[in-house]
Amino acid sequence: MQEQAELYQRRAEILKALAHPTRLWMVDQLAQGEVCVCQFVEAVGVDFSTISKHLAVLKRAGLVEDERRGKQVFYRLRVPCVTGFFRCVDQVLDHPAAAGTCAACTTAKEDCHELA
Amino acid sequence: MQEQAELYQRRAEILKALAHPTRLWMVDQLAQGEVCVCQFVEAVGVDFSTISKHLAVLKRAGLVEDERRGKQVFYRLRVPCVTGFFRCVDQVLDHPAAAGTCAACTTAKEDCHELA
DNA sequence: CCAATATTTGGCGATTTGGCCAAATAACGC
DNA sequence: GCGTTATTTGGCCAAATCGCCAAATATTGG
Repeated sequence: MQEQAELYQRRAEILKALAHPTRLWMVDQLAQGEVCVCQFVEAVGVDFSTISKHLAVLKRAGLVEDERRGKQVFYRLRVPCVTGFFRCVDQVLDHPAAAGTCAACTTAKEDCHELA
Repeated sequence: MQEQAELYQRRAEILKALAHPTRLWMVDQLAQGEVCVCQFVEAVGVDFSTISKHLAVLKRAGLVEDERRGKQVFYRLRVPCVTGFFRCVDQVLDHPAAAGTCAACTTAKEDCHELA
């Protein structure tokens, strides 16, 4: 894993940016088109400075880009595919806790061996 | 957003579980089939107790399930679609920092209005 | 039962995150 | 320039996260 550590580090950085209820909700809103910061502020029950910081996190991760137009700043998604995350995440939520034994698997008799 | 807060909370929980380099790497390994804890331990340069806790996080999020066979415990993905996350995440990484103005957008002249 | 292997759990310090407040910055209209 | 609106930034504190160590638990084989 060591030689790929940086890659997974950067990937994790992106997921970390998404891993917050408010930010996730904002990304969902942005999936339908750009949104002004002030619109977010009105819809969410947190301080506007908090919203701004959340958007900064998304921007820093490369998920969104911003553009100032007049007094307002608009944000939009940089990569549309993030929308697809919801589908899979919800699948995890819906998936029943399937217990059960792997049919093709036998009990290990030897000691642990390395991962390829 | 308030009425959907719980949904986004649970979704974020799942993404948070993925949002760590080591855990992300482990999920990637699990995409190719079940893996024993001891195999992870040998491949990653952290304490085995740390590995165990990372796996517990993934399990708690519903992403993986475990099964003990003899002395060893094997983990496997519960939902295959998480593999698709990598494709999109990497797209975010590769996407150039496209600056530029939204063509169809004009400067706002009114004050901020609410989000639908 | 005892020793060895495999894994989980509890606890501890160090770092990061999240949210609020206050202050700074930006753009606009008068 | 001044006041207003919109947004970002810095500081602060509470809470969560990460990784190590030590100890507990589980399983197997003498």
